[in-house]
Amino acid sequence: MEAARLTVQDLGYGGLSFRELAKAVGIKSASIHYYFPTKGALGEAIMRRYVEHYARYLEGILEGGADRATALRRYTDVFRETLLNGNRLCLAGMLAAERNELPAEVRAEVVAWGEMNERWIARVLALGGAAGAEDLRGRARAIFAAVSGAQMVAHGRHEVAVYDEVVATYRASGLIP
Amino acid sequence: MEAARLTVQDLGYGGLSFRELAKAVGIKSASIHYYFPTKGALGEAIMRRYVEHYARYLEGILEGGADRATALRRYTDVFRETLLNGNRLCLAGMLAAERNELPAEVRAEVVAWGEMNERWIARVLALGGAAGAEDLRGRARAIFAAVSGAQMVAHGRHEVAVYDEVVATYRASGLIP
DNA sequence: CGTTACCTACCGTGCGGCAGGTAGGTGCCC
DNA sequence: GGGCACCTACCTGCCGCACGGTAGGTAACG
Repeated sequence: MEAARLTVQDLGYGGLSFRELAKAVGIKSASIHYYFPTKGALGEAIMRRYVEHYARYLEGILEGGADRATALRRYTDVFRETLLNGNRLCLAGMLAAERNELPAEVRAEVVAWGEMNERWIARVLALGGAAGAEDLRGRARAIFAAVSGAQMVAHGRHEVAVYDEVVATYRASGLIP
Repeated sequence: MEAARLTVQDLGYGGLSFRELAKAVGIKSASIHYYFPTKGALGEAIMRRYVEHYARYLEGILEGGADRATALRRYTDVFRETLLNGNRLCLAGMLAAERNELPAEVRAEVVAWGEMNERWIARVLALGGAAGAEDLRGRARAIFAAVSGAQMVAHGRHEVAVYDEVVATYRASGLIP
């Protein structure tokens, strides 16, 4: 699962093959079909695992009692780390681009990723205190989209510095508190 | 070229094949190799054409005497139209995601797209008047990344409304003037 | 006669997926 | 406790297909 995830983040869903994955983990491709009958099932499992992993990780940040600014800093650092790790894109970001050639079950998980992120960011924004009845969910969605875009642009240039610069500008402009 | 561009925006560089493209335009795949010896050469040509087309289009907006807000509105509308046209992604956005499996010549064109966009946005921001010595280029890059991200997130969900909402939030937060 | 713009026919590679085999373990009945 | 059924976790070997790319041919045109 770990090898498959890294491959998809590197080469996309289309770049993931049973044969190459089998080679990477030292078995034969037919053995992977034993656990995941189709590529769609494999993709769904990879994506679900990813969403659950980060749901736990983000939950941990809040349980650790981080304040709003700190939590959001840790959030943007997650995307930064992914870039540092072999110029990889967020798994869901990669799959979002490939959406039109994805099996339906994988698409659904991509949407679930976005919703999980938005829910979490909205909760973090609410930590800000007496800001009143703003549209937290809409703001959360905008932050999610902006950070995803920053990662993609930096990925396209293969320069983490671009990501850092763009995210800093988001903060300076007030988009990210 | 037009058919190839639409295919890449729909299915990505990996989803573009000589055979399918030939079928779409009513010739044989070997005839495409006559004009573009390799897939990399074809990809480069598609991308270059795309950058030049939009460079002219954006130039036209400024020559038409649009003010800052209007020009940026037209800019975000371009990305919106692409989504409306078969839930397609900006050509360069799609290729940016696939970067790690792209031939070098295509990568270079993706970078050129980003730079062209940033230059244009920076010029538009300068129209704002007496804002002083802000870092226009950095701000332009952030706007470019944010709009690209909005398009990708909306693409992943197949809902233009998501794009509209996110871009509106960018404006409300002050990221986009 | 040379060039242009195509064509047919093929090559090797890699893909997702399937059929069927097998070594080793587990559990249960006589 | 010996035999047998069954399961798990792999395997070999193949299928049909699509891919990028090449060799060489041809009809029309200047």
